Amino acid sequence: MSSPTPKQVLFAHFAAVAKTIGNAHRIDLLQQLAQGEQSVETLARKTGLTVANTSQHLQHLRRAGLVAARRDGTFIYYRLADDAVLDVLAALRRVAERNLAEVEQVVRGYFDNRDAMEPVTREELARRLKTGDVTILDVRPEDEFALAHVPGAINVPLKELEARTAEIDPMKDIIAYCRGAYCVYSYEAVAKLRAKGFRIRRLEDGLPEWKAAGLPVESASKEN
Amino acid sequence: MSSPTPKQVLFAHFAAVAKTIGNAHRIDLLQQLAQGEQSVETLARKTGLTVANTSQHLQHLRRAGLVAARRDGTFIYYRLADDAVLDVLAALRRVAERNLAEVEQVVRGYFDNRDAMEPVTREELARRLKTGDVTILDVRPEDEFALAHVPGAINVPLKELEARTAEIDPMKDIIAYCRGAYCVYSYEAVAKLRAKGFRIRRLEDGLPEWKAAGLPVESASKEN
DNA sequence: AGAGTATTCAATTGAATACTTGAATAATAA
DNA sequence: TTATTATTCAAGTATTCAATTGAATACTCT
Repeated sequence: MSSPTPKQVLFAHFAAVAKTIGNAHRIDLLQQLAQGEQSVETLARKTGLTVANTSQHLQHLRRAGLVAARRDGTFIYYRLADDAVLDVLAALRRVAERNLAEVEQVVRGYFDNRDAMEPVTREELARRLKTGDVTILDVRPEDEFALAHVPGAINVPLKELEARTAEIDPMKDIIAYCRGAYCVYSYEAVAKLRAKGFRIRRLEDGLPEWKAAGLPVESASKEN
Repeated sequence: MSSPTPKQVLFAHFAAVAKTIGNAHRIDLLQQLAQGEQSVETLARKTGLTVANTSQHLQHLRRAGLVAARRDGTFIYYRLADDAVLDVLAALRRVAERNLAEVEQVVRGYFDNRDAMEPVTREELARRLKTGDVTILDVRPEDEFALAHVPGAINVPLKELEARTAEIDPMKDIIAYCRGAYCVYSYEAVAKLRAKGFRIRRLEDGLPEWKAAGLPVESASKEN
């Protein structure tokens, strides 16, 4: 048996990367990291995995070149190694949505029927950012808001929405966003606030897609 | 344990699709199918797998929604279910090339150093197609040429190049192309013909990328 | 109906993967 | 130096995956 050709070597590497993504927990971890870098402990809590298991999955992702890490004291923070990782996930989602009946069904049943919620395009939001005539509501957890958010957004995590509606100007239109596709937070925020008479819609996707489009973001530590 | 959320169900499906791609043989099959639909027997021969094994991998790909099949007499022809499958492969390649040292090394050592071969962009080739001042040389096997090719291309499979150089006008510039990234045929064609004094360069990628860019193709059975 | 061809299926075997658990490691604070 | 916290590693177990082999299936031709 001859030695493998360059093509075979490369396909084996690509297969290894794909196989690494071929685990729902690791996809969840990558989607969490799309919001910004986070520690192992934080990632474990958000995904519901044990710390040991989270760590093992992160090693796997790191060996595959999908994430990178830095140590800060006893904490180790992981981040996406390359924003192009999100392109892989988006491409996978697109193929699955178009070609797997079960996926289409779940998406239609849970997400699309809620699009009586009239998703707002990124372009439209970018335009309204300039005119300042809209409240931008980020319903993600505070730590993710701190990492990065749409400039001028206010942060009311979904869990606190009922308790904090007084903070939201009822005279202005509202656009809510969260982590991205399949994050139910913005759907639920729209439902809750519409029930109280607010004029609210949701952004078509999430913060990572906004950033990938080159649109401006702010974070708690610096402006850009 | 509660029932899975829609997000969890969707991530499980995406993971299953990624896992299906996480095998070098199945990646090879998908790249072969990027050239057009082919029978199990043909795919087995091109990938060096047994027919039974090829068939099993194709079932896996079909269940994942990545390929589709049609029967013609005793032959079953497989094709890509969705051109977006190639987007997944391209995104995987991009991430691997940028983030895995081993991949970068193989690419640099085998492919990029040959880019003293001055790859031609698709746009440039499209322009020169119109002026008709260039020979377009398709060095893929004849059956793939028959499935689809750049209009006006001549087909001299790499294996037959030595024997058929008389068919190539030495007074015209030549642009060679093959299956796509990591297909060595066009690299080798450039090397062989340059050694004989021909003015030849290679297209930056392959026929699938040309098609995906919306550029015209012909096939043996019909024009479009 | 029977033979031939192409393809798929099912069982087996060995390899690979994922989770859990407990131990080990690295950094910090006292 | 010792204790604490965060994280990783290694071993064991259960599950899944891939290739092989032989049988079964589907279609065509005579």
